Amino acid sequence: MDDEGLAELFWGVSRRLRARTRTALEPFGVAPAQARALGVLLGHGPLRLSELAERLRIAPRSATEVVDDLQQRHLVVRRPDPADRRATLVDLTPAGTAAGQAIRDARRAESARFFGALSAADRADLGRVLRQLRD
Amino acid sequence: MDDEGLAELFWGVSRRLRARTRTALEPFGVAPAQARALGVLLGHGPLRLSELAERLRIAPRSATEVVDDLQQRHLVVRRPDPADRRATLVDLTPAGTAAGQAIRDARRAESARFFGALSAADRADLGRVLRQLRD
DNA sequence: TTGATAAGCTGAGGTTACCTCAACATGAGG
DNA sequence: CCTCATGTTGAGGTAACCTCAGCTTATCAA
Repeated sequence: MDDEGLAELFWGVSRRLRARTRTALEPFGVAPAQARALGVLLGHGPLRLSELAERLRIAPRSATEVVDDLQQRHLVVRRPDPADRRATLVDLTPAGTAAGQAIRDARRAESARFFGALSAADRADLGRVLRQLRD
Repeated sequence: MDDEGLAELFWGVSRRLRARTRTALEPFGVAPAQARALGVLLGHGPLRLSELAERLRIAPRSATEVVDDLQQRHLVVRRPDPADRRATLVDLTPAGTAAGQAIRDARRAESARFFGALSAADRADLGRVLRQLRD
């Protein structure tokens, strides 16, 4: 019966981490979904809208909106996919690349601060256990 | 630099746990917010709407909606607080109590299944580390 | 080479779970 | 008993998703 306690504990930590992440991203003026999209594009280069949607685990129609927003902020551009003119490729602008990197760095710093409260051994334990739960 | 890995790992596990919880609650036909409200009422007895809102960490106006919904399903009743007739007390009906208990049990079972994949030692490690992160 | 069928994107409109603000009823203190 | 505070709710808004239908472009079979 301690197991429900684990779930609750987990959600408690989750709330804290989410709050931290939110405030870490606030200065960049992009919504969380947009930040994730920038991260994906940073990691994989230009992507079709549908592929981007898949990686973000959202419907293609929703990716359209995320990209609309990023495009309005001049962080990405749309261009037709030369390989299939039905598709549009989404690519980072220089500003988008810079923003993506800054966001990634901020996220890392925030994560380091958060988990840095633990001892190295505790971090190792946490990683080991979480990996088991993920698979 | 492994710390960002920890955050990502954490979110991955979080996704899995959330999905599990969702399907565990599905048979009861109540939204997550409503299930939480039932849990709070089960734990604390009749509550003013504003207190319920506080415990759910939502705005009082939003609690009104949650309660509206639960009332429509005959799981709670509203009655005026005898101590202050501006306030309304929200209380579980017998059906609401039963639903709340069933949901609590389902949640426990799901949590046990989820964390039961770990060894007892790993569960202990996880609990210890999560407690540190929560505080 | 020409339909028929499929794939990719987006407009229209819906849903969920929140929010703020202002109005209304009741209570409490001077 | 008047004023100010408190508890709830109506009206209306927002963010981040969704589905469905329609358009354009591709692919394939005959």
